[in-house]
Amino acid sequence: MVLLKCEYRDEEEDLTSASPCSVTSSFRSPATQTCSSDDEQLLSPTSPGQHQGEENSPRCRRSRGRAQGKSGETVLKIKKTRRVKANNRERNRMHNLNSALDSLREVLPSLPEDAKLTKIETLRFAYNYIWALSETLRLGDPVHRSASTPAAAILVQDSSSSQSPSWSCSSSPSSSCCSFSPASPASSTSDSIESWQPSELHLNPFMSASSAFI
DNA sequence: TAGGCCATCTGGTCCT
DNA sequence: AGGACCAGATGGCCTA
Repeated sequence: MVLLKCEYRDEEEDLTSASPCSVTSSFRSPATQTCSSDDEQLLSPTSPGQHQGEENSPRCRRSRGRAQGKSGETVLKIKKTRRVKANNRERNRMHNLNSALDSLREVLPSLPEDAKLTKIETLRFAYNYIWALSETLRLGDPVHRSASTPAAAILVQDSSSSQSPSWSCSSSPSSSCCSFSPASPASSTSDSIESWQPSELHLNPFMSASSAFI
């Protein structure tokens, strides 16, 4: 569970603070320890590889126009204020994204508390979980209600299967093995698993991106 | 110690 | 003009 330890604060109170919020992480970016890139651009406009040929760009002209009549210190302060404000928004945006990922984790088949899925695992698992559920629905007629359901085919069937569908996963995501017990009649084992050919894409909920999505 | 994961900063681009 | 979104860079933490 990702805790949102850094709440959005307006930039005004952060102007003099190197670390704009009280994140428990000990992370300190170099940019917060020295002057920002904006500051460096202001001090040395021709930094290597960047901002070359910008003098005639509308953005640059606009900035220069805005700077007219203002001291370098004021311009610097304005730039820093905007940067801090943008950083706060970006941080908040990423926190919202993480909250959405947490919500997604909660509706996925439960895992042991100490086995939190990584971001990429969560997305891949959700993708395959949705796919498996839709396949289960699609083939939900009595003829196909058996151990040969796609969900059972793509995942290891739970040996202790009951009448109601259930999912379970091992403790380690890295070596995860999620199982699905379809709501199949105990006696309907006649359908062979060969009757359905799963796409290789869906064989493993934690399939690596290199092999599955690229 | 290397590699994976993550949070954060940053500048660019697009949109309203 | 300002905000949202994005991707690259950076450095910390954790684990095998």
